[in-house]
Amino acid sequence: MKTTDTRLKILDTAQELIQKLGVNAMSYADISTAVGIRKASIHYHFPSKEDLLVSLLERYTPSFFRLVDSILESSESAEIKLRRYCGLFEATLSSGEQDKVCLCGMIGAEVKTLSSSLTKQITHFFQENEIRLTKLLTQGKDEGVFSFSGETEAMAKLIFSLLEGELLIARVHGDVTHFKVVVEQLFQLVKA
Amino acid sequence: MKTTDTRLKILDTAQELIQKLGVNAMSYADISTAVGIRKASIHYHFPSKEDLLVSLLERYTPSFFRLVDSILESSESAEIKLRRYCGLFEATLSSGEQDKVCLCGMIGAEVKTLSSSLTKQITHFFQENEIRLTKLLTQGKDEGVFSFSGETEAMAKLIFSLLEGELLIARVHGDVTHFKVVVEQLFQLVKA
DNA sequence: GTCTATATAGAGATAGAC
DNA sequence: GTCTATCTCTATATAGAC
Repeated sequence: MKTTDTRLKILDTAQELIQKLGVNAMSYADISTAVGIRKASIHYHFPSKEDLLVSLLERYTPSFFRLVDSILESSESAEIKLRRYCGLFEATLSSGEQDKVCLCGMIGAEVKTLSSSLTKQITHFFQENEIRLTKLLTQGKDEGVFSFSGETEAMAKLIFSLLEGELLIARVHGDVTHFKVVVEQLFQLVKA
Repeated sequence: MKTTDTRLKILDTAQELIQKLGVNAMSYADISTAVGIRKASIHYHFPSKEDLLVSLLERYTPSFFRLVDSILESSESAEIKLRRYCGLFEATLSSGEQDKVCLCGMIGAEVKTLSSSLTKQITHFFQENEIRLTKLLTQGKDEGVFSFSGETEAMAKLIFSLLEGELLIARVHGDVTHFKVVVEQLFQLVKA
């Protein structure tokens, strides 16, 4: 098997395990079993767990923003764009076997057990989401489809925190509907 | 030292460690060092980690709702009450040495590594918060100080998810202001 | 109720053969 | 690039003395 294939499988498996269980509950042994490779081989690709986490975020962040930007650059209304943006989060809950949260949300919860360079990567992910949400809300206001009081930047922060929070909460409830209800309520608040 | 004193110290220490680091990063060794007692002595009080977590939630939930209910039962306006409710969450970020999140939010993130009885306790905490927020919002609407479209129950869910999400996010940013900005934006959205 | 001592399992990580 | 073997450390947990 080619290196890149194994490397990819390791990254995919690690990401799924972290999104489900958390950083500190995920182990090289878990990955080893799932990928069908020995622990030592994982260390060949990612000498330390920190290396693995860094690589995970280095592909997750741009990959997530490729999806977000393709939504933003589409020719749809701001409302549809916001719906699709929220859908990216909902998908981690309900796609496939489900029960996952945002990778950065989970790592964010355990941030105090990690290095400062990882903290920077998570911070960056959060900030970039706020920037894009601000852009989206501004477009909606300009179009006349969104209307709300307060600063647009503050509203962007509020929406992002609500999405990250809902992933955690809806998953505990084992109820994707809980997530959908909150997203619908969000639209009640922003719709002109 | 009396049993109850040691037991209390263990619970207090475990709670602080979990709110900072998470369930799976907290160990009996950590508690042992902080309390000044041997690991085996902790097992006398809490045979298993599961026992410790259950006891933690058994005192956290009623203790939190005593605070919430004293706010709800006060004679203040719904707006002040909601501010004080949000303040309970903000306090975990900025009181004392700070950098903690909601105990149930943290355990909720790691819920897939825990027993179903713990999941039930977390679910209960979430639901009871939604119930109280619904009551608070209803009072505000009746008073004429709150006004928003959509269902009151959905709004309560939205507010709770935003608060749990903000605890995580503001802590990663190392910035309590981020939390405050979102809470102010929330008031922009609900104020009549 | 707290201690020492220990059991058992799992973690992350490395050396060196193939 | 993957393996076996092993190291070191830490985890949860128990037995039994004091």
